[in-house]
Amino acid sequence: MTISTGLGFLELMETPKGNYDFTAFEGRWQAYWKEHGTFRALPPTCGKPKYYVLDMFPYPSGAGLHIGHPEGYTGSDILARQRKASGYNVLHPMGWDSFGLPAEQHAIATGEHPAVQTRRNIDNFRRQLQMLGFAIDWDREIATTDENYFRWTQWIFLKLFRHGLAYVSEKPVWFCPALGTVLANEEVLNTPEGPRSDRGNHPVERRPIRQWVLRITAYADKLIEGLDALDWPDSTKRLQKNWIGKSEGAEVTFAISGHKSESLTVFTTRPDTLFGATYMVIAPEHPLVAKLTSAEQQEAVQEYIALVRNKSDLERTDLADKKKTGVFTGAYAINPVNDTKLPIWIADYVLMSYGTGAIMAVPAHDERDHEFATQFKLPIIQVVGSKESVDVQKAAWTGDGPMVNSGRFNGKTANETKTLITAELAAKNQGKAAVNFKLRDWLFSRQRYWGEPFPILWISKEDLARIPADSAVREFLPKEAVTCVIDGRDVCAVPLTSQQLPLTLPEVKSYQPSPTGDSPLSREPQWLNVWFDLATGATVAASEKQPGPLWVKASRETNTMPQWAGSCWYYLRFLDPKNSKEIASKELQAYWGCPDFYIGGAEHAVLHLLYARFWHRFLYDLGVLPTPEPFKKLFHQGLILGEDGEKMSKSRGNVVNPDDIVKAYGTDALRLYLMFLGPLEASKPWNTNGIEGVSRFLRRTWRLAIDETTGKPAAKSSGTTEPEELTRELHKTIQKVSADIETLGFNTCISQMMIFLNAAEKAPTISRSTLEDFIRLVAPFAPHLAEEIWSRLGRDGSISDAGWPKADAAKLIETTVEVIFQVNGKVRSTQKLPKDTTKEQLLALAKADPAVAKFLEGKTVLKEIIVPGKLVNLVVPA
RNA sequence: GCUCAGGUGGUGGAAUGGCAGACACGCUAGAUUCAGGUUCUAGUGCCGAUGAGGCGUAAGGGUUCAAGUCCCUUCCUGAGCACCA
Repeated sequence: MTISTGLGFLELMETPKGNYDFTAFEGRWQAYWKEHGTFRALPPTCGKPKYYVLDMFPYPSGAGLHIGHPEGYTGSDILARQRKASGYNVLHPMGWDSFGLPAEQHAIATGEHPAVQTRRNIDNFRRQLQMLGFAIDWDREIATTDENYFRWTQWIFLKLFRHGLAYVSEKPVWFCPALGTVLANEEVLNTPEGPRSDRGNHPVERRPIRQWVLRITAYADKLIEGLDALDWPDSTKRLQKNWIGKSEGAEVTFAISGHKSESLTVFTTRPDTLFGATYMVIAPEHPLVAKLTSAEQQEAVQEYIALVRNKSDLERTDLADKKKTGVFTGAYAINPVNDTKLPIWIADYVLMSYGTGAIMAVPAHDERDHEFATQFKLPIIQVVGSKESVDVQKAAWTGDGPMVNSGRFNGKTANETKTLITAELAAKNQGKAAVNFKLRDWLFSRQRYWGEPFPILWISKEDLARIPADSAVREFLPKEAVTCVIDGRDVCAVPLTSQQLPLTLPEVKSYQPSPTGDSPLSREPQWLNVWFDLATGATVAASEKQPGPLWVKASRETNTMPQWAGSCWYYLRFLDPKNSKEIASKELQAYWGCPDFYIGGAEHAVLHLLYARFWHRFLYDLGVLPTPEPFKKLFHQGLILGEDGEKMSKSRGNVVNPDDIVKAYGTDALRLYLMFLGPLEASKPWNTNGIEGVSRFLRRTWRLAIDETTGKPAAKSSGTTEPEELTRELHKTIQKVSADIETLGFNTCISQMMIFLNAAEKAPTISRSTLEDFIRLVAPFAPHLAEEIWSRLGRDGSISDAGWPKADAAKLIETTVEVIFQVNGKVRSTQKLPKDTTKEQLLALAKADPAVAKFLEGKTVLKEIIVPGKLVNLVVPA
């Protein structure tokens, strides 16, 4: 299909073809929209209410658009077009999440600069999206790889750095040898084969590597609280909530028998069960392991720890093997509520990474502890009672009940006891109320080339102390220095200033990451080593002469940011994509705010959607943004599966290419078919046969409006009269389509339009106004067809500005209704009756109906249910 | 294992507790056409005979005048989490 820019618009209008020939006009209307800026968002001064519809922007892969892209984009496009027709100033932008691994891997393979390939892919994506006729404001196109974009990504990072939310850690992190980089917790999947990368499904392992980490845990509470007000799918909210994993309970400190100077602190959500604690468990990595282990247990403990360390990932996550393992340390803790001696065990079912890495075990009321206690024959003491009889020796009782075997707390509820015990412990300084989260800090650096470089340099501690009080470097300098050890030297992080942003990527000789886990940037000494001006933050190459006394030796951070960085805030940039002074002007922020509707896949539920909320909330707290949450309303489109019902993939050979469908059936048919396939949120298989149905609908709509022999408006639909029922059907259709667009029920919108079309074809005449209303309803779904018909009906301008029809309540009223007559709930007859037939009349009519009377013969009517306008149900003995 | 979402014709799917299967695809028959495609008409859940009627929304039970829809139990599918104390 061609975009016919060479032919003049009017020239084609003079020689119209009569039949529905999408190849003749789809490209032409796309060119028209581009030329007239039809879908350009207007400035706030336009006086219209705003509507901001956003799609999750794509990663421009070399493979081009996948059929799943047009699915979600068509959904948002229908919404955007309907809002525009309804008089809104619509912002429907598009951009590119263009940093990322595939471009870098391509660069490694071919030596071509990732930017070159990225540009080519973007051009291809843009071409494909334009071919699909989306109502996008292309003037606002952005790419996360643009310098003018990522300078603000770097700016936000520096803000986080300034406020102590970015730090460096050397703790073990997930490293993926195949990808040559570390991954965030959110990017690692637990599979039966062990932990894998969510990209590419490669094995990952724990390695201690120096990393930048963002303190997302500081926002754990805010990120949970913020969810309540959001109009998001419940499942996604739940996912985030579970991922953050807040639990409330208490920290309890146990003295250790024979170790005066040591104590063991545990986190528990059940301080009420403290009397039921019969042993303690610490994680194999717990720092007290060595100190607590008695001489007799030394060998056994060392053996166990070695065993755990050598356990493969496969064994550790083995689903079938749930057997608990562990070893006794030989030490005892003292229960602070009753001074009982509790043996301290080591077991790998306790994780060092959660809570304090130690637990008090209450086997009577915790399933895991019960399993362990049974295995190692440890005592089980019930402290929570129950109404029904339970045997805690057989299974843990996790329900509620009055306390038993708990001394002074007996008979009290578990909840009361929680509070009382916590208070008692606090008074003795042996405990306090505490909250724990599953959420870990966000691992934010990657050992890659194709990402945003960190605007950070490393200098010595002594040089850091020399930064003048009025130095520009203090713009982003945190109160507490971020330090680490690089190549055996203690160094401190200093930020660039906003004047020096963006910090761009240097050209490199090789894109290959080093096997030691260093980024390709670490091999570019010219870029890496510089003189840094403590007064201004300026840099010059280290090969130059030292420019002045305040210029110190510095080396750049060589990691880059993860792909999530750029996608964390792109929705803000669309408001003001060319602004060089700030992310977006206050005025535009006040007008546009955040997206009114956000559509994208559910696979980002705890990645992009959590990260973006964190950054947004942080910027809100700083006063940079006016709202606390970025996405008020979120919708996930479902997957389009292959014709075989399996996920589309090259290896399965079941991939459907949007280009092919457009060529064969046209853009409108593809759009309509994707929407007609089923509910937008459902995963559903593609079926190329099914496209015939919607293609037929388009051709029939065309023939309803246009005479195929002349190409002029059809005589049948050019008058002013039509049957009353058709008018009613039109208004029903307006009502149904308008309502279902609100819930994105596009499949039922299309069904209703088909119903109308069926009725219109049967009607002897259709008024021009009814036809025009119908075409306006069709327009958001099949915009090219609608524009073409609209112009052939002699209307000027784009139909997208032609208004949205309103359902007339008066025209919807039906004078007669079909009433069903039931006997014992079974339909025996129906009658067309005036809408206002009274209950008494309905009852009499029902009883008189021969089909009903047959079933009443010789029986007494026990009950009469009469719903006026709907049904009569007569109940007789069976 | 836990949590959630589902299970409706040959297929995709419709159904504020009120005629289950709308709307399509496919199929069958007929018309149009030299033919293919297109287009049009009729039919299409199952049993029964083409009738009366009966049965039917994973299975079983319950609530109700009335259940695909609400409640309970079980089975199956999909998604997420996975020793989170």
